[in-house]
Amino acid sequence: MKKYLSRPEEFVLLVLYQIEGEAYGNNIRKKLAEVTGKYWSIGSVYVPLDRLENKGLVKSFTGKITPERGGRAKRCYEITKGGLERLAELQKAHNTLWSKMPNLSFGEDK
Amino acid sequence: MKKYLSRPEEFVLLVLYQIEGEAYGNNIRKKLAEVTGKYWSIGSVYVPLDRLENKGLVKSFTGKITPERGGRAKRCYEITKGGLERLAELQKAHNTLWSKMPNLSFGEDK
DNA sequence: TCCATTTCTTCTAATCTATAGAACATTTGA
DNA sequence: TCAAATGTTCTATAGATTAGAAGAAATGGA
Repeated sequence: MKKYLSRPEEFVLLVLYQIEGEAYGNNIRKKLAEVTGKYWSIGSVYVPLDRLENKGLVKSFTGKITPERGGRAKRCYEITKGGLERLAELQKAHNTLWSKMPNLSFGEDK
Repeated sequence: MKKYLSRPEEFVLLVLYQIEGEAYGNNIRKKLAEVTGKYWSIGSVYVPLDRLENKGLVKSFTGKITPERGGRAKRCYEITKGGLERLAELQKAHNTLWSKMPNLSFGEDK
């Protein structure tokens, strides 16, 4: 039995919460890269998204067509109540565990 | 390539940081249960610990024998510099992502 | 019209991780 | 000497991570 959201699930949900307007694959991917400073492959965005959807923690709908060059219809996502509940659960554990930690980032410019 | 510590790795490291005195299997397990309010099997403590040790993020040593009933020698763990660095990396991403979140725990007494 | 280009999603597969608990080891007290 | 207590190691199954190839759909220029 799974205890908590996995790391990618957590990050995807949090980013979903923060994106203004429609949140879809590439969008989410860019935000993840921006926020973490790391490379996120396409798969490492969609696979957790799919799993979250199967578990009912996000839901998706087809986005409006934008007047851009080409491109297939966007699949947009939003967090469900269930998703928020799982995040809340994590938040609680985080508060307990992280609030006691000092700032660890001493000269992390490697 | 792995981006961040997994959830169990994170929690084990944080708990390791917080335990006063010697931190060993059962100890860590109890603290995890206390902090999360969930059941942690023995394996779900030792498996991440082993992996963390293989990666050099914790190190272990044999604990002193205590005057208790019976029992095999304790294997005690502590975080290494590398472990703190990985935690610092997580802390940074967390701050970015979680600091914007409101408190989500509305009536979570289910 | 047709096709190259762009934008986006789906699928897949290898590797790694989570989780539970059985098995094993060591010490002590009756 | 052995049952009980206290710990750790081992192992196996299910599930997750990650990258990227393949597929799909829309657009605009020749």
